[in-house]
Amino acid sequence: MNPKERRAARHLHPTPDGPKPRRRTVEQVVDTALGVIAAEGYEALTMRRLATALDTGPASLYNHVVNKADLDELLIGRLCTQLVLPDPDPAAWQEQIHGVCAQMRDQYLKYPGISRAALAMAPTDLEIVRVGEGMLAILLAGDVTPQAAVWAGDALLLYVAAYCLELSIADQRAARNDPVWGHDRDELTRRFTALPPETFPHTTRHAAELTAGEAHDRFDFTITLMLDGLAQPSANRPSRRPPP
Amino acid sequence: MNPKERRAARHLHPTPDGPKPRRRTVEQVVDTALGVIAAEGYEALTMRRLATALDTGPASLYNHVVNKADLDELLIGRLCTQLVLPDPDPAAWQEQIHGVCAQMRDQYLKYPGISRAALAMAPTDLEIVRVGEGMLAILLAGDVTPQAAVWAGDALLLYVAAYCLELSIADQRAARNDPVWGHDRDELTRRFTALPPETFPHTTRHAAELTAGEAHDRFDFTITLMLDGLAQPSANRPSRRPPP
DNA sequence: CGTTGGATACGAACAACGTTCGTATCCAGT
DNA sequence: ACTGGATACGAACGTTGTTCGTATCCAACG
Repeated sequence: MNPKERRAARHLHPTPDGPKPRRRTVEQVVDTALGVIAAEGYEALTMRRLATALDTGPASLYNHVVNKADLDELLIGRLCTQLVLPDPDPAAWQEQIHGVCAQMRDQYLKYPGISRAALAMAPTDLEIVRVGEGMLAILLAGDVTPQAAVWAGDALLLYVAAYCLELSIADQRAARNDPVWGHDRDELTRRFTALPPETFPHTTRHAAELTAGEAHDRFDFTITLMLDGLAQPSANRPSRRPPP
Repeated sequence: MNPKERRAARHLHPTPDGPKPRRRTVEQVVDTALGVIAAEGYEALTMRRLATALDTGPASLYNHVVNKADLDELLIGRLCTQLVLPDPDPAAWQEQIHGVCAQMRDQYLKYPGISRAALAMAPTDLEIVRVGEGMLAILLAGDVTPQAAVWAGDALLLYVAAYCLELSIADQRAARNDPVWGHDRDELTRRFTALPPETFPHTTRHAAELTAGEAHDRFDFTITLMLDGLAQPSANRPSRRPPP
């Protein structure tokens, strides 16, 4: 079977859980690919690097994967498989959404830089649709308007991917000790306070806040921001059903 | 003067508006680079393509630019220069923020795919700091807590870039008429409704909403979502000062 | 006005990337 | 045991970003 046929099938109907393929193949490839990413980052995942990790040449990979873009799709699909989507609880829909986003974030950060691939991905891969379906279910259970639910789900996933991409890039630069970008917080704060205060008054004054935030405080803030916005219906386009 | 020195200077102090350089150089390069992007997309901007657009070889570019990453930085910097940052009006801070984000979005979309470069950029380039300063000023004028203001500004810019990247990629795929990804709305809706309803009940039921939205309805929705969240202070970490 | 020295320009080449082609190898079914 | 279609892979192609050595320019000095 062609890898192209495999790929087209992944976008049309769920894999029917048939008998195992004759020789272990595609899942092995994405397994070792994820291993390479976890160890050396997404930028290190080249076809050649993956091939040598499998003790073979680059050409052999194209028997299992139609493209590098296809490989990326498989990787993100595998990531989405790991997410556990809770049964919607109308009383805790905001916490549930927050939890799903945090899971997604942890998966992204486990494989540094992979969110770059997620941002360039088609939204029709079935595993991605599955997590979209899960978030949609939770939001609808929270009595959010269908239109607002799908738009908010999209915005949340988009933000999670962008946040993780930014974080991965910063970490990667810190690892390289690139001198131009301040890599630790004190250095960054110093850089901001050293700016000319007449042209950047607020930036210099609030340099502390700019570099503040332990762990994922910034992440939690933004997710809560969006969920708060959802809970408070805008007048023009109601995003939340009025109580009966 | 080395291009490396030029680059380091751009991150430390504003350019002192000195006399014009002896031979027209860096600005010409970024000008033609932006022209190439506007005409053929960011993916088409290779060092060689840019060199031929300047009637020279690839090596010559490295007299003005230290890197391709450096070129990206200059391009985003130029984009940020085009933004007009309004004087903060406490009565209209939400509209002002919305306007700045819309300007940023239009700039990104004018040069398709360039938001990819923006997402991979250091936040210390001076022109980027300038727009951050502008947004910070507006948010602070809206009586938003400093911590919430800087975090919200970051989240907004991050979302704008991610939104434009997604949109540019979708347009580019539509231009190529790639058969796997449904490129017009009807085709996409058909794809969603064709999914098995037992595993994707909400996705199939709300396929219309998933593909709905003229122009930047989705964009406006998300920005408003965040601004609404800002206006409604969360109890634990107040994002907006209580009225005196 | 002629010369010189440091900055600028560029042809040629290198390493690394994704990808393709032709052929060799495997293995199930007759 | 044999055969045919699927799988594997060495070698190569076209592009990409980048560097090196040298040629060229141009302002300032003698």
